[in-house]
Amino acid sequence: MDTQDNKLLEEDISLKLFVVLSRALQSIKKRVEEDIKSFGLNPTEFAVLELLYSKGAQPIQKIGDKVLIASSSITYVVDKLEKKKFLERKPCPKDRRITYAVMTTEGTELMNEIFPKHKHAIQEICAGLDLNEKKNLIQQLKKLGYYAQGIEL
Amino acid sequence: MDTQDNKLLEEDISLKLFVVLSRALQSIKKRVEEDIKSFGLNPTEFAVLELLYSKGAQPIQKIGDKVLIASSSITYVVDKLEKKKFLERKPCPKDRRITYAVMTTEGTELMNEIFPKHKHAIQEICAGLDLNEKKNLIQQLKKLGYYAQGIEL
DNA sequence: TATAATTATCTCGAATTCGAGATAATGTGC
DNA sequence: GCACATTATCTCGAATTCGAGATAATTATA
Repeated sequence: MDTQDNKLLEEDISLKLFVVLSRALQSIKKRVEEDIKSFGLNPTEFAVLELLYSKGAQPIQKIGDKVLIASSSITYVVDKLEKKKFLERKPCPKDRRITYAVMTTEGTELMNEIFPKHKHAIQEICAGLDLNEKKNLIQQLKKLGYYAQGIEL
Repeated sequence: MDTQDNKLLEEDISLKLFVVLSRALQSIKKRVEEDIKSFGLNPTEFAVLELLYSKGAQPIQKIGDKVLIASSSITYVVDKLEKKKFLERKPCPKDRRITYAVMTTEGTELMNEIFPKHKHAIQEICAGLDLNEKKNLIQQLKKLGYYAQGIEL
């Protein structure tokens, strides 16, 4: 049956897509994480600093929403960054359940130094595609990702 | 300076690509892992079983190469799968350093049952793109991934 | 207002992964 | 055949993440 065969074939292609996607990201991540590690941070710590750097102070809970980690993990990461003096906890005066994570001067100085390097490293890692190919890839990945999340475009 | 500006722009696009790629895979993985968890396995366990299922018995060390995990982690995963009776360790008679991981009948039966379901689940998760879009995406991701790994095409 | 539901953060223990190093077997160069 | 490097597996402890549940504050409801 032709329709059957096509369905089976398409399942194989989808599986392949999943595998290739996983491996491509793994290769990139490996190099990005080496880069981040050279700054003395792990990927989650970097992601939290990046968020505060670009969006300003955030309630701890919001950090988890954006960086996509569990609340218990945020506590752990924020603890570590606080010990390293890159951020501070500041209670919200209006809502005493809320604690803000606020970058310190040291944190901002660190990001001023490493964020451009980080962007440049990613640029070099992704240089296998030209600008238009990247733009197209972004479009297709968004379509794929939104659909997987259950959001139709 | 125009060249400068373009470089900065392209760095932003590359960063965006990295973010979109990470998020797309995260959305897909989340659903794939739910699927796998419903079979009572975690992603690494499933990957090991999938390897043995498609490629037959493997020296434990080879498993780590293919599934891309550290040797100490393989020991851990193989221990767990052995306890669950999905595979056995068999010493190699020719080289006494080597231990093979061999699927048991239970393991094969499990994979006979769940692997088609798994493929079908991925097919549904990836249905945001049509067949040609998937094929193109695979090509582009391979190019990106190989380059990131330092392999020119 | 008292009660219940929700929200934000944290604590705790378990699962998973890693890296460094131990152990044992094999291969290599002299 | 012996010393040395290499290879395969495992042990151990540390790092990271999660989920369940505790605590406390706020909001909604009767």
